[in-house]
Amino acid sequence: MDAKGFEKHDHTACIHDGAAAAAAYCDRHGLQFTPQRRRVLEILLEGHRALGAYDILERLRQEGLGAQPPVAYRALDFLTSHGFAHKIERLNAFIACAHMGERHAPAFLICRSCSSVAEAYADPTKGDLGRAAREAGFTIERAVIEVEGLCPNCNEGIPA
Amino acid sequence: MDAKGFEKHDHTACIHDGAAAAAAYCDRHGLQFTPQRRRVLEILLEGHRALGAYDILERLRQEGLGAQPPVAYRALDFLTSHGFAHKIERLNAFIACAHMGERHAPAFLICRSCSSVAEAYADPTKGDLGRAAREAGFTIERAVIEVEGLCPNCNEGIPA
DNA sequence: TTGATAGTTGTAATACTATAACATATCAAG
DNA sequence: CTTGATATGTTATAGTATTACAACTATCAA
Repeated sequence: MDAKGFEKHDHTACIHDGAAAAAAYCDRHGLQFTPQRRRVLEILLEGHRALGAYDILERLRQEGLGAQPPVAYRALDFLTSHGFAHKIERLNAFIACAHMGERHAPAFLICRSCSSVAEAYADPTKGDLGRAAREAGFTIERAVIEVEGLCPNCNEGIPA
Repeated sequence: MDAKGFEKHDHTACIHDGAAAAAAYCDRHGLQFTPQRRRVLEILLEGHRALGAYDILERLRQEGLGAQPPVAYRALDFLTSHGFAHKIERLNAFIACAHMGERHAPAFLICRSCSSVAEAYADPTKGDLGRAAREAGFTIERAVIEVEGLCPNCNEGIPA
């Protein structure tokens, strides 16, 4: 398992590829990847970090794509419900999916110092948590897994 | 590991014991377990489920213990920062700790049908997530682990 | 082509969640 | 008793999210 998000990379490609992957998925599944939705995804991909709904709305407003909160929330609902973006509950913020198209149970590593966020996988039905759920008779359908701490860049010089 | 929260139990005792444990801890550590703080903890213990800050504030208001949001939020800050209560990020709500006094990394099982919440343990530094964090050079300090699904009571008749 | 239907967008209003700021009061230690 | 830290009272405001309804657009069957 890798945790995308902290390394340097070709960011232009990652914006383009992310939007293209979402477009292709929508095409295959008869979903409407409208300009508004595309633009919100691009803004998230550009930002490459967690953005609040109102940060996004501000961008849309500047670009003449909508000025009221529902505009941002609707696009975000669409993106999150189809796995193109995720909500970070701890931050009340949204981030583009780093594993577009792959079926996954995302987990997030949030740096408390620089606010960068990396996305990893973590199957909640495994490990202690999965066992506790089974023992309790609880059926897991969805998981919010968000760890906070220091990312490698903010960690430097601090020995483990 | 058990997941307290879904079973029937002696609820009066659990209110009393919870408050007593918190009182004893405060005593030992020179913390002020004021009437307001005690009452908020009792309300959480009574409710035995996740309550919004404004639900709690409403109760306090009825009892003449304060009417403005900071009253509730301050008490909740105190309770959560000392581990007497936890915030459920997914619900923007608070719940009394089910393992008062024990050092623990809480995880929550949230029923989407009846909204009951059980508390379990889950060490975030173990398993796939811990490994991903180590590989990425990320230092975990705190974890939000909240799974949603169906509790045993709402699960009945639905085979796994 | 037309009409029915579902899905999307525009907009105003409002609800819900949380904190800042500052005055006052109370507690604990010397 | 005084000083410093902690807790409370209160007003105002900031930040996050949804409801409701009208208007528009895409899709598809007749």
